[in-house]
Amino acid sequence: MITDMKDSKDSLLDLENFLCFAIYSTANAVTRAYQPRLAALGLTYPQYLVMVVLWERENRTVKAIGDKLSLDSGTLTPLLKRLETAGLITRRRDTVDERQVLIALTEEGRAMRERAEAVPAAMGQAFGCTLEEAKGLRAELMAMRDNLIASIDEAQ
Amino acid sequence: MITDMKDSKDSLLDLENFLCFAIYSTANAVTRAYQPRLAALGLTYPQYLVMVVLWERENRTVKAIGDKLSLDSGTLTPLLKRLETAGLITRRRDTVDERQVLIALTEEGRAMRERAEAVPAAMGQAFGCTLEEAKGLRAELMAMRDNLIASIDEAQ
DNA sequence: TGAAGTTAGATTGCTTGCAATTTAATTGCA
DNA sequence: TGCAATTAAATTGCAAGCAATCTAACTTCA
Repeated sequence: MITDMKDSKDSLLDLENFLCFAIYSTANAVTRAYQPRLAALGLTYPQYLVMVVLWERENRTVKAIGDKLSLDSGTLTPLLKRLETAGLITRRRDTVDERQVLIALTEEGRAMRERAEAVPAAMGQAFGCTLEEAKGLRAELMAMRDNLIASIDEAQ
Repeated sequence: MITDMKDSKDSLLDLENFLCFAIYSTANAVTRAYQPRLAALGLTYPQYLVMVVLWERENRTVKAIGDKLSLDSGTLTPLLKRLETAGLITRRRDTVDERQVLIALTEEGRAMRERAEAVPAAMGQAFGCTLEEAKGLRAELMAMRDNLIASIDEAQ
């Protein structure tokens, strides 16, 4: 059958076969899709994730936020400064261990939580999958993420 | 049972439940994991994707590359200029339709393909899943990506 | 104790990614 | 034909991401 010819295109360098591209491109699409709703709160997507982490538990160090989100200080420091400028968080040196900087929410930052709860609810259907599918996919991706990070760490 | 308590943490704003975060964070991990092998070729991850598209078919317009990768000229123009500076591609105005810019491979760019074939092979096991799982996940993600893009387009 | 090693965060420099705008070329249609 | 709408790239400005490096503070342990 002619349709079997497709398999001959099964090259190692075929974008159509790239799991990495599917992840990359879906991530870009996620950011673009969230943008309008987050812009209404004055947040970017990564800023939103930082706020979610802080709504879970306040008074975290930069390091603790970075561990949660797999981001380093090179990314977080300027992002946190922008959230501070926006009046959503405060940054202060830990008096006990002065290497650390503690991030806390302002009243305004705390108050934003309620409005933010509407975001995942509203985005849910944009993904176009059931809650069960989402859960399964989430678990598979997180396992893969951990594998990738482990492979980076192995290589020192 | 105590373990059932976990369900009470099933908040809408719990990072652990975020499919979007799993996608975001896995994409970051993918880029970091590919980095050492691509650096050996002198490429970044997005540059590698552009090269893959060109190895499939040469002489594409910037628009065609952007359609394949879901990237716009704001991202691609400077990236392509860097690939040109690196001696891997050429950029020339289409004489028939002078709005378009045609991207072709140089001999050097064409020659890189062979070395690049080793990359997906080497990365395969870093993902830590079978080829079957990868295929399934890829398909699910691409479907989700298309849904997200459609939801963006719907909103104009 | 005190020197070496480690850790937290900030900084620098570079490359995405994208919204918004601009320029130039082409198309469509009155 | 000829003017309005559309299209392709480029440009501008900003916010990530991250490698590499730096500084200051803490730990370790000889």
